[in-house]
Amino acid sequence: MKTVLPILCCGPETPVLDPGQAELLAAQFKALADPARVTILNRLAAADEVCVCDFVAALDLAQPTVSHHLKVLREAGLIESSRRGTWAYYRLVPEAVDALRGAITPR
Amino acid sequence: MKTVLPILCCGPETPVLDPGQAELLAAQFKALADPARVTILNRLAAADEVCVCDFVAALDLAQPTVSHHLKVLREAGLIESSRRGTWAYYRLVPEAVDALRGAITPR
DNA sequence: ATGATATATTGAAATCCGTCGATGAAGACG
DNA sequence: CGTCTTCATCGACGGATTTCAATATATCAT
Repeated sequence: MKTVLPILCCGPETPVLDPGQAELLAAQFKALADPARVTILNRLAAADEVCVCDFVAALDLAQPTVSHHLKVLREAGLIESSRRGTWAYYRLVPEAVDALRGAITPR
Repeated sequence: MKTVLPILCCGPETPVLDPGQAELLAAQFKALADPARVTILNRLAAADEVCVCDFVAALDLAQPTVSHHLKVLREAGLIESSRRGTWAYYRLVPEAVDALRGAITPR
């Protein structure tokens, strides 16, 4: 509801993020909207690879809960896993994290 | 549940984000866990100041809904507002955004 | 095969979130 | 004052999220 009054509130139109991108970025930020998942991602930002058992030991949450959080981050495309023997190791997906950073960087 | 078997899954312990920080960061990421709020923040990252009426025009959401999203971002400390006459203008809080960026930056 | 260990999936309960209509508060203008 | 405009708050509905116990799957060891 933009007014037609002589006094205008806004300057010239600034470019808008397209809805698809906004939705994707929001989904990825939502994946970080939990202390456990922030801890996981932050830990992965400091080590190339971390095994699930390490997260379970560090997070004070039941193992299925940790598994759930890892799945949320994985489905958001922020982390990926590989299984070696009995253990599963997770690492960052750098391009995805870069995109996130870009969306909140002033320009 | 760390095992005592001869085969170890994890290397040496890596530093952990303290729970308080994790909770704060998660709250701030949660503030970005919505397409409308990503759009708002992204728009603020491109212009020094944006007036509420501009967001209402750009977001295709009812005005109370836009106001709600602005409140969420404001209470997370990511943006701040000042009122001039009839209109309210919002801008980024750069330090908060920097902190967010830092939490997901590999080191 | 049998048992033990690591991780994933399922299902269910409590809680939280996005949305909008209705309403309120505050300034601008005549 | 009275009205109009902008923005914020309230209340409610529908839907999504977090958590864990129970269970499943997969791999290793004996």
